Amino acid sequence: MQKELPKEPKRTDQVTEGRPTLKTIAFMTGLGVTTVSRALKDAPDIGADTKRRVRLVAQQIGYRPNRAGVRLRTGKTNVISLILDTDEQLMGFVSDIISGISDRLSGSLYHLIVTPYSRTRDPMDPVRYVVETGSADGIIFSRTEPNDPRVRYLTEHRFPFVSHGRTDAGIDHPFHDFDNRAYALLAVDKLADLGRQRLSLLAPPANLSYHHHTVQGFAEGLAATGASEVPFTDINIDHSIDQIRDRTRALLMRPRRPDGFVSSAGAATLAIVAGIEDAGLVLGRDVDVVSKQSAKVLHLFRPQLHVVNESFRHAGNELARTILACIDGQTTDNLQTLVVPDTVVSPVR
Amino acid sequence: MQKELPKEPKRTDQVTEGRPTLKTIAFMTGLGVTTVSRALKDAPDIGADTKRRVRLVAQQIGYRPNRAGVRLRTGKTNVISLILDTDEQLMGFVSDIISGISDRLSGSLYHLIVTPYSRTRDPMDPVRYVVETGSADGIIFSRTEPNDPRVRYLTEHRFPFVSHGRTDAGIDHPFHDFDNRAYALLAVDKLADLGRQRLSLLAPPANLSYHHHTVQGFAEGLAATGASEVPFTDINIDHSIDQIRDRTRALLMRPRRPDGFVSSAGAATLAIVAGIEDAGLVLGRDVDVVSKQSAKVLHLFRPQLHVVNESFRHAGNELARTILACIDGQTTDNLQTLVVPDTVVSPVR
DNA sequence: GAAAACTCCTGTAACGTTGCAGAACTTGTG
DNA sequence: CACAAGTTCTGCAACGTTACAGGAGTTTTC
Repeated sequence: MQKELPKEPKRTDQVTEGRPTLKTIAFMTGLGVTTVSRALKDAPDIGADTKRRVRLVAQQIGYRPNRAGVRLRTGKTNVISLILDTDEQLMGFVSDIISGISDRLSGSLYHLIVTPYSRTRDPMDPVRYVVETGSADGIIFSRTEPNDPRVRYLTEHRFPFVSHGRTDAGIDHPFHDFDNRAYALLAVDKLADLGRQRLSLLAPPANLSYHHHTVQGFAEGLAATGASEVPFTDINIDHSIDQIRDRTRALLMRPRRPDGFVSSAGAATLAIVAGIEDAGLVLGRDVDVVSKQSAKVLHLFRPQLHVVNESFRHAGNELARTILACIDGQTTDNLQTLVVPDTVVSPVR
Repeated sequence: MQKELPKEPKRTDQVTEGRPTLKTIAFMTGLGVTTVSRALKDAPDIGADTKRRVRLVAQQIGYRPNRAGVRLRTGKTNVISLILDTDEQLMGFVSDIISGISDRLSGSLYHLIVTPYSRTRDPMDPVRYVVETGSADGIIFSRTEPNDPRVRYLTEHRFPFVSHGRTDAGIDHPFHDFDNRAYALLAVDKLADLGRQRLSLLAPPANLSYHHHTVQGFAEGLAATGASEVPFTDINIDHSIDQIRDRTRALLMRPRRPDGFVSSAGAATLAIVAGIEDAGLVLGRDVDVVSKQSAKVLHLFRPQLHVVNESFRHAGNELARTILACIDGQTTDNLQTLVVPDTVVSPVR
């Protein structure tokens, strides 16, 4: 029986064409592939001269590690997944947060991948998908709930993540948040300063954490100033502009109408103001409105508006910084940040 | 000399734990890995029964192909790169386009990855990066120029792409666009109907394709209606709100002031209106404005505004559909789509 | 002068997938 | 019955990377 000799392997010494790999550098320097790999990651057992040579060649030929190779071998994806509610209708939010994240990620080796979900489906779906398929090294998500199942799931699976918004279920985890309690407090104070006594709050949807913070700050403000609340219930900033507008008008036609509004979103404020004017009232005379905004446009809309600015670009920046630190294994650093607003921008008189 | 026998390979029969791979299915079905692979892609040389068995098992254990494995082997990334200008300040644009793309991509195996660039740097950078590193199967980009270097580069490299916007350099390529010539024409017609005779155009930046379309439509409108132009130069919708506002006011203080504006962006319109009011004029009485908008909010801002709606969500949808068809190798299908506006939404009297 | 320690480098195998060349077996053909 | 043709399945190798377990040479130590 003839010993079957391994057939001559096709000499694929196309080491010089196509995209450069470690093999290319190994060939050019006369070193082994392993040596090149280790030289490029500055391993301690590689000589200084060798490292210099390798790095020089690598730079000259524009070597870039093949992500698929690294990912297959190590499991590291160099990807951050931003989990987005694509029903999102409010202007600016997504744009800004993505810009903010991109800013921070550019220069790093990380890519940003957008993992969408529909509010009508299970918010856990995209999270499970990313974890199960290992398609990212870290996750960023918004619309955080007080007892958010995503936080529990990701914590249990020890998967790096940052939530945009805090939770309230005894789990310590990285987050970035805007202090909506402070916002509502500021807003009520401002309205009280203006002599407003009967205030309504257009809050975020009740399931989200920042709904509760906002409501709490609002209540504290009322207690501190002696103003009273005219409940504005069954409606929130996720409702359509038309719905908010109609509900606002209806509220203002009632006997004890509010004379001040606190609004948690810029787009919703457009609707509130429309409702006010529908009711035949005048903004700044009959009613005052304090609103949060992310895009600085409300002063153009009605100069009488009082606004507090919330920068989603900054939020994106912080979220990205945090997730990178988190992936990096840092636990002591400031993985929990809170932006506390301190200024209401009022019309110039 | 003792023949060095290959040391007993560690029996890594952890075929049953961790994420399932082809090997897992092969083990469970008793088939070879290759057979399983081919069965799952419905290759013709696999028996029908085998295919059924393999698919059943695959589904039961929730097999999902390892993207890194596929990518390393085939070069296929299953990724679409959306190249984004992160200086973008106009509200809604990015959000909507991403939602539109996501809609179309969900259900497919494609991921959406956001590749940012800064307007101040070379727009070719991200394009070259994606092509050179093969980090996506297709590219979507905006802010298309008449002789766009990205179109040339990608065409030369035969890399699948769709531009949001047309070009004018004799290269036939996939695109999706909004007919801004038709928009400007409609807008001028509307203003002429309202009796406006001296019109100004706030156009897109001069380097972009749709600047030229807009200007052309505007000119055609003037010719058709006999209205005249009051040039509004050295300013475009990319300028800041404050700049546009100031320039609008200045324009309106001049002897032959315009009595009608055509605006190519919703955010810019806020500024134009502010400028009009700064000049002591009244919208709808002294001046009329027709504006494009993507978010339906301008009617709340000033009910007197005339608007034409442009859906970026729809654009995202079309762009995604087109890039998928393009990657799929389709050349005859409608890879070039144009949305032609036909309605100006005017205030109810 | 030999062993030990240190420095610097390298080959092998494996991650999960698929193209390829062919094997094993059945069926058809003369 | 031999041989061709068809059907169905399979090993092997490779994509680019890195962990691991050495190996070769030099220097230190006693």
